[in-house]
Amino acid sequence: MKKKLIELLEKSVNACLKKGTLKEMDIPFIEVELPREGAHGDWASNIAMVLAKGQREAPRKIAERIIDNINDSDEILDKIEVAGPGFINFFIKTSAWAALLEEVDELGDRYGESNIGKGSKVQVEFVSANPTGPLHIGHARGAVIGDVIAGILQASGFSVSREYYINDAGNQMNMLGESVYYRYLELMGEKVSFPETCYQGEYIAELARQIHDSFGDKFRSDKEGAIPFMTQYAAGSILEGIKEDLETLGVVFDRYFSENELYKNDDVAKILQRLQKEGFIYEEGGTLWFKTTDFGDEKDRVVVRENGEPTYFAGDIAYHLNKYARGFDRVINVWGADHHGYIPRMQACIQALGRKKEDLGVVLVQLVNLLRGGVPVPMSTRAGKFVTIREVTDEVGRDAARYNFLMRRSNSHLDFDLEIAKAQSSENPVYYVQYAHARICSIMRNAVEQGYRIPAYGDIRLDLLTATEEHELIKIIDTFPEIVEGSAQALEPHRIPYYINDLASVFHSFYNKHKVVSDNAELTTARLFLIKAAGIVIRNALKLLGVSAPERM
RNA sequence: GGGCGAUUAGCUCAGAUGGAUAGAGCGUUGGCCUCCGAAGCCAAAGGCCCUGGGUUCGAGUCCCAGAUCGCCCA
Repeated sequence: MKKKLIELLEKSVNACLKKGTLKEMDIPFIEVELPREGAHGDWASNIAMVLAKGQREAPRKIAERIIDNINDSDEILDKIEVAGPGFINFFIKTSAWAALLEEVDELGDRYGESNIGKGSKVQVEFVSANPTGPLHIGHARGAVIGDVIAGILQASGFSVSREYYINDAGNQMNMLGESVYYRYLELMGEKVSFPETCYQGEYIAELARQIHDSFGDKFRSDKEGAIPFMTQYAAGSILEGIKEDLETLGVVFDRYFSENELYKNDDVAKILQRLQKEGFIYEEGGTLWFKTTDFGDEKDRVVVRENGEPTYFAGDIAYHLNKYARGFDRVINVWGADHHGYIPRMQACIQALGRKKEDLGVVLVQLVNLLRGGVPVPMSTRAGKFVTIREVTDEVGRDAARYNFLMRRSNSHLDFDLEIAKAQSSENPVYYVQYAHARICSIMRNAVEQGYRIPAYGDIRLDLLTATEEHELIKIIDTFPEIVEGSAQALEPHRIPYYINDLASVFHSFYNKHKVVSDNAELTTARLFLIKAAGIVIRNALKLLGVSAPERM
């Protein structure tokens, strides 16, 4: 509906320009929005006020002229008026609203999809935690946000790939192998002083036990041979665990990309040579520097250390080159907010590779404060004491976990209270929307029992839906596709939970005011059609979030 | 010391590209099941949108300065 109104306004403004009743100027983006006050119409536009400055004329006069030139050929408008300082208020005919419901029913589970992506290839890279230990609660938020961003982009017509980058080439992997080795020695009764820099978690000892069970004391006196083996064993095993945990959360990747591959193929060395030849890399004091300052970074960055060892950043350069080489038009990285300092250098990097700044999108995810009944749950990664994804999912369930992670803007801190997340009560927002869906299903079951058929689009007296609450419900159902589009463009998944919450609220109000199933058969059919559409939208929206829409609860 | 983000109701937070009387959930107070699911609804109370300047018809939103908190970098 919004798009139709914008189109009407555009045509009218163009007509005015042609007639000369408006002066030639750049026409700004025309905005139409839902006014808070019902008296201000169903939709309103401020276009006359925006034009006023350039036209050097009173907004109300401009608005009058725009209205005079509107050609409502589809007859969707009941009334248009100029109000306040120069708003144009639209009042929509009931018949036009009802037509929107038919669209929802016709599209079914595809309602809300769009093609703003036009099939362009996007990669969303997220989680990407080193396989040195199980994922904890902080990773879970990034996992869900990345997954849902990918899903929203898919629904918006992008061709999306979900990828997990495994930083398995650095020193911390050796440290992992060493950690397991020391625990292994301990198993055989050797007294070792376990270094503080090693990984402390209980899972390390468990891995050592597994190795001891399978291989006995084979590695006891062969530290040289043991560490590479144990590194690989541990990383493989931990990664398997990570995959399982992500799956319980409903997160599945298209690809796990190993940093090691980049070194095996010499990609890192090759790209560094290329950039050096192109003048982006210079040597100073035995180390190689990337001139990221050329692209606005605050200082240049080291890519190869004095000892010849490439930095993480070097690997990241090669990795991003690799991404674009695979044909992705745009690459989106979901990072912990503590990585925000990396953004300028990565943007510099992709520009040196010949891409535009916009081809890299970064979504920062802030910390999660884990609480239990309002009290912070103590955590320390160093001591290996933390709450894992698995523990959280097992305790509160996938739906509640995902919904709670998605409810806040990703760039703001999140308090995650285990007690609230698992409470089956009104405190827990996920139940509010699921309840609305279950209620709709329940009403429809009830209607069927009383001999009604669930109506499909076509011959339904939708003109009977004239109550304010029905009006409001149709209106909010109608905005769903715009919400998804906006969410995709801004990479802001939290807009969806907010939307569903609003929709559920409008539905509940409608429910409490009006009886769906009554002895008026035509009205009952029309209302069944309305709540059916509402159910479709709740289901589609929850599906975007990876949250179930139960029929009973 | 430099940079990034935050600051909106008692609490947790929404308010994209500036618009009409600033919203939601929780909490508080008071109502609503003889009736399709009360995990719901309705009503009320609750605000210096951190402070001070600026931009303009119009600022929670944009600009500048400062305060407080969090993080990154040396």
